[in-house]
This record gives sequence, C-alpha cells and structure tokens, in this order.
Amino acid sequence: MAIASAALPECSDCPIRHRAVCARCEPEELDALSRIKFYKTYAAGQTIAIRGEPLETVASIVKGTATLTRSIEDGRTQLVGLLLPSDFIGRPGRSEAQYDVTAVTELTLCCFHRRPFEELLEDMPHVRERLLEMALDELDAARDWMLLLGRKTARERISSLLALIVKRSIRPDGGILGDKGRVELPITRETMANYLGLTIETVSRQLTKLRKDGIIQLEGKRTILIPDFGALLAETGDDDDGGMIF
Amino acid sequence: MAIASAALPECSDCPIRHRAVCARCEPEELDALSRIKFYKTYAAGQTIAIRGEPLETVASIVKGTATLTRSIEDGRTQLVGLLLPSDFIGRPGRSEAQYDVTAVTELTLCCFHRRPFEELLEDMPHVRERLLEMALDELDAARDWMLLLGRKTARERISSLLALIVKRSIRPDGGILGDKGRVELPITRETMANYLGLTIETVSRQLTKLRKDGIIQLEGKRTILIPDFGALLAETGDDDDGGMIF
DNA sequence: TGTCCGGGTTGATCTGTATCAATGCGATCC
DNA sequence: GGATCGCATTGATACAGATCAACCCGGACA
Repeated sequence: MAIASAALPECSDCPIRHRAVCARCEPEELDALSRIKFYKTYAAGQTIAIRGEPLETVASIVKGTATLTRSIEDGRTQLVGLLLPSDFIGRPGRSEAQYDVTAVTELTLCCFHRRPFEELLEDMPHVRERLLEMALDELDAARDWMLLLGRKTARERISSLLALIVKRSIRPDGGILGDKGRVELPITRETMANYLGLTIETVSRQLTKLRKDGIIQLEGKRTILIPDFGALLAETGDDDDGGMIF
Repeated sequence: MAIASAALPECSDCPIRHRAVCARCEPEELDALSRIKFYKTYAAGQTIAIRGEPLETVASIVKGTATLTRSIEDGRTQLVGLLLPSDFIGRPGRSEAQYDVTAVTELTLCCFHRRPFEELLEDMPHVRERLLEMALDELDAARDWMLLLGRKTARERISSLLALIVKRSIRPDGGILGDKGRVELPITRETMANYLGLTIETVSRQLTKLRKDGIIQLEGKRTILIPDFGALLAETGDDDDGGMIF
C-alpha cells in the first residue's frame, strides 16, 4: 500500500508491470510465467472474492482500483486495503479468501492459478523475496492505519487519506500528480468512510470544512485541488512527512 | 499475532522455540545460528527500540511480553502489535526501527546481528518462507484489528481482546488456558486502552459492566475468569469464532 | 504504623461523531 | 422537458466515549 510504482521490466508480452512477480525475473522466467497467466476484467462494483470462499487464483492488478474489506453481519464494514495497479491479490499457500475483494472501477487482473504459480515459485526465490518485502510494506501500512483508526480525529483522518492518495498518485489514468496539485478521487464518499472508520456524513462535513479553511478546493465531487500540500500535511496529525520529498 | 504456539524443535542449546528461525532447520543450520546468536534481557518498562533510530539486530522473544507502538507527539499512542514468546522483532533488509518497542514484563530476547543473520538467510530459503508466512499472518491480524478499531463498540473491543488473549493463551508463565477459564492479563489497563483505541476509564467501565452482566469474573486486577467462553465470543461482534475449537 | 505512590475504579459533565431526516444536484432515460 | 436514481450535502438531535476530578486499594518503604 505504501509503495510508489516505479518503472519496472514488463512481463514478457504482458502490459502489466507486476512489482511482485516480474521485477527481478530473467527472460526465461517471464516466459514461464506468461505461459500460465491469463487476464480477467471486472466491471465497477463487481465482486472478485468473498471471505471464506475458495479462491484458487492469485493475481496482480493491471488497471483500475479494488478494495479489500472485512465486515460484520449487521452491515458495519471496514476497508482494510486499497489495491492499485501492480498490487498483488491472494496468498500463496492459502486456498480461501480472507477478505471480500471488490472492483471499485473497471478492473483488469493478470491471474495465475494458485498451484502452478506456487510450483513456479519453487525455483524463483527472488519472487518470494519480493512477496516478503511487499507483505512487510503492507504490514507497515496497515499499522499506520491502525494509528489513524484508533487515535486520529475525523479531520486528521480525511487529511491523511488525501495525503496518501496524493503520495500514491492515485489517478484513474495512473498518472502522476499534476503541477497544480489536482487529485482525482478513485473512490466514492462511502468507500472513503469505510476506509476511515467514519460515516459518509462526517466525511462530507469534514471535506466542506477543509474547503472553507482553504486547505483544499473541490472541483465537482471527485476532483480535489490542493494549493499547499504542506498545509494539508499539517492537518494529518503526523509528526513528519512520511519521507516524502516535495 | 494470530498463531498458536505449537511445540517446535529447539535451537540447539537454546531454550527458545523460534517459530520463525528454527522450525524447519537442519541440525547444522541450527548450529550456524547458535554461533551468531546472543541473549539479552530487559526489565519491565524498558525501551528496546525507538522509531526512526538504527536497529542493527533482529530477535525472537524467548520469554515475556513486549509491545509495538506508534505515537503522535501530542501523546496519543496506538499499540500496533503485541509480541509474545516466539514472535519475531525486526525486518530483514531494514536498518531503522519502524515502531517503538517496549518490554511490558521482564523480557528475554534471542538476538542476531542483522548482517550475519541476513547472510545466513541466503542459504536457508525455508527461513525466509517462514518469515513470509509469519508476515502474512501478522498482516491478517493487523487487518482484523483495523475492523475492531474502525467499527467496533467499546464493549466489543474489550471482549475481542479478552477472547484474543484466551486464544493465544497469554500467561506470564507461557502456560495454556486452565480448565476453569482463568486468564492472567499480561498488560495494564493503559496498555489495553492503547491497544483498543480507548481510554483507561472506558476500559475499566466496560470490564465492570461485563462483570455485572456475568460474562466475566474479576479476581484481583489482573486475573479474569471466563465461565462461558461462548458467551464472551458472542460479545465480540464477530460473526464466527475465528476458527477456534473449544 | 503511617505515608506515599502507581494503578485502578467510579462519578459528573462535555463533545465529536453517529443517527435520522430533508434537500440538492447531475446523469440517464423516457 | 420532466421523472428517476445514485450520490452528496446540510441540518437537528442523540449518544458513546472522552475528559476532568475524586477516591480507592495494595504494596513498598521509612
């Protein structure tokens, strides 16, 4: 979650730039992977996996945004991960989904059946190494989010999310933050609320307040302008800038 | 966090049963590990690492309890991990601590200098495999905790923590839950509060309420009796029992 | 035996966020 | 153009949990 997408070698004839799978592969390894991979696309809102149900594939996200959620039967829902291009879905060695996975935009996945993928992994220690690095990065991100959920105010949460989105340069086209600090939100207010442990009303109110305070400008519902990124960071409640250089 | 400690081969002459490091090692590998390991003990309350400062060792917990925390300068603190015997501290490939690590009881660590440990790892793929499994287990646990922090009520949080402690059989002596459902809390109310994203007053009040409702009995401050574990689980807000068999 | 001290409990009150309810607003479809 | 629908905003009110404050209790120590 907390990793910037850098330019990576492509997976053979594949448009995907898997951080996990291809970053350090030799050409013959990429070919072997290509032989067992297949693509799958989902429409916005479509369910990809349900907690507890068998999931015999792993996948990298090629294009679009998906969410990982945990929820309680009474309807309470918590988003536990936001999946963006080059993120990895699925856990080697486990055949059941641990989370509900849902496409929030149109989504393209590069999939592998679990078994053959695991067999290939046997001879590709660097892929397992990458998977470990990614899991540890995800763990750090999850723990940062625990601080947010446990201790931050609504205003700090919203600011943190906006800052995160800017840092990850989340845009439907996969582009980098423009010079004017314009950000396209890839998610609805409801998704934001579920990520932040708030209600949609609180999200809406806090966005309005940040606008009135001049921290952000709203351009339509889904576009946010950030005139002064430092001012936004000052609202996040974090001590530092999280290692960003701006 | 979410792993039961099973009997494991010991690390040569070492009393520790590292899940991560020793579980699948050959005798000669254990010897190699033994040659570079060293023990360190800490008093309750002592600081083991501080976020952002260099940490040139990794370690397994042999005995005692430690916490991982993230905090904000203004004093707000969130516990992001509870470390118990056989848990692993430190991340291969990273030389700075990401969290504050503190001993909450008297603590014994089995340490390795990072460099030589990483070099040994080169030839022990099964250790890296174990580290990946553990990281993914931790990630699942962290995400479960996100649901708790984002969406559960105070009563549900307390119940969840008690249930977790029972499941992990957390006791100073490392023993297993007794037949009468007696649990020793290894942590203070303040630590509980920081884990649950609550205040100590709320923790105290909810414990009192659970006692009045007959879900638990308090025996002194640190011992809790659970007459009916199912009744406690019903208070956690979780749909299922998390795969426990009782 | 009294004092101190750290941790825990309990009470009164405050407040940030949830909840309930109404309204706005743009897109789509007839 | 009007009806409809999904999403977002805004307002009024309720309430869970925080905050502030007092008190309790057991152990250490003089």
